[in-house]
Amino acid sequence: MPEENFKKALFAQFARVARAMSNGHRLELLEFLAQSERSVDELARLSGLTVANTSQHLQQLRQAGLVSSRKAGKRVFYRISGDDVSLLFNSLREVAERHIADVSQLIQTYLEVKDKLEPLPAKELLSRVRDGLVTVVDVRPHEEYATAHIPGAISIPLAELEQRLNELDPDKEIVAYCRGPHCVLAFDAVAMLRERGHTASRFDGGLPEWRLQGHQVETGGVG
Amino acid sequence: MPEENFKKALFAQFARVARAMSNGHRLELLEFLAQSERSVDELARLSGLTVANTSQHLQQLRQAGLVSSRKAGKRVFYRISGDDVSLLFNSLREVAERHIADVSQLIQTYLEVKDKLEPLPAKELLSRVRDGLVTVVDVRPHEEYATAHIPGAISIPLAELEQRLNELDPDKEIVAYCRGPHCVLAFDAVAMLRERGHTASRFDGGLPEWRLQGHQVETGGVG
DNA sequence: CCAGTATTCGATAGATTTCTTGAATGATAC
DNA sequence: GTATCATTCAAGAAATCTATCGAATACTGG
Repeated sequence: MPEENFKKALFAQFARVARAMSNGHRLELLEFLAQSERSVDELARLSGLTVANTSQHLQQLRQAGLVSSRKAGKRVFYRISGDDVSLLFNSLREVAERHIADVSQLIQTYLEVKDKLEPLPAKELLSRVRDGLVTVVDVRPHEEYATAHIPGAISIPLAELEQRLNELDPDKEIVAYCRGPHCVLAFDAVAMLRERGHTASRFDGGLPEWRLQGHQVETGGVG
Repeated sequence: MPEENFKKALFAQFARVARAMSNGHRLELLEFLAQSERSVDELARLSGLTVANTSQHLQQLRQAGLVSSRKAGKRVFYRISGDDVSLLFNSLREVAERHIADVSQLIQTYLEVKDKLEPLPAKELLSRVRDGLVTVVDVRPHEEYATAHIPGAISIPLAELEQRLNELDPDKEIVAYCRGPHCVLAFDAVAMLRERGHTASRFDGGLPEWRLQGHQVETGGVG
């Protein structure tokens, strides 16, 4: 029965990919990589893991075909190996959200409570940007903004937001975004902006989602 | 830093779902369940696992929210817990295919060589069925056909195909399908039909894919 | 070539999975 | 009530995974 063996072998390979995603740290690394290419030490800093540990996890991701790497000078840069990986990640996120009680509860507790605000779909955001009706604020750290951001967005990391409120037009609607649907930075930003009397809402997604929908991204600068 | 904890907790939950899919046997069970609801002993027979072992795997799938169960008489029937699970499975399959060399090679060796034939997309199949141009053959076992099949398809399991060739109109195109994109039954069927002079092709997917695209299914009978 | 830095490798201990076996639970049929 | 069948639970051995450490490798700049 070569058919049986073929099927088993195939599914074992699929399982390898799933196994690579079966660890919270690796998923976190994957989310960072979905934002942009990064070196091992950056990733280690971002995730709070040791460098050696980060390296090992990255290698597992690479063996599963989820990320690829490139050597430049003394660093190795990792990146997500395709849009289909982002799609897989989102698919996983969606299933988890819908079917696991713990997840919905976590989200309820930490996010939706803060977020009376309905999130904004990408299309809507795009049209408001085109009409010049909104100020788009990227609340991620400056480095992440520099590698890629939504066109026209300005960079104000959450930590700086309070001091830089004067830069924002109080009569214009503000839309904040960060890394993805569950990134808390944007939630906090919106909460604070509303307290200060601004009209603020949250873009329901991050750069990976923006890109997946076929929209352009902008790079460089500390706009 | 409640944000950090929230994120870790969330990703740990996502990881749980991935972990449930990180075993070949569980993926196989999941594929069977994507076809239709089944009892534990059926699944054990289909997968070749012991009943106890099957039960354990099913429980892991249930804890991850991928399947649900229902008790009827002395049996427990399991089913996939939503279309999003099929989507996740397909997403996983796609990433594995695209990025892992071993997988492409496996597929190349066992499937594509047999399949000079281009597979048929669902839309195309549907229109040919409407025009009455094709005979659609379901080559899965009778029981699987009985629980759900593509409307208008007739049931001829691969094992019976050779003896029942006379039932097929030699002037009509034949389209064979089985469980999904990598199910070998349909490949073998098409290969045999072509040898015998029929015009045959393969539908590129199984019932789960058919359903995901919003098409109707038919149940019962041994058409 | 050498010092310094970034990354990977190898080995280890401790935790988790997988599979098997045998017994326990729950529902049906006589 | 008892026998029977489907499923689940429980416990143990073998295999695998995770995190950590120190050492090895590869590159840059001087």
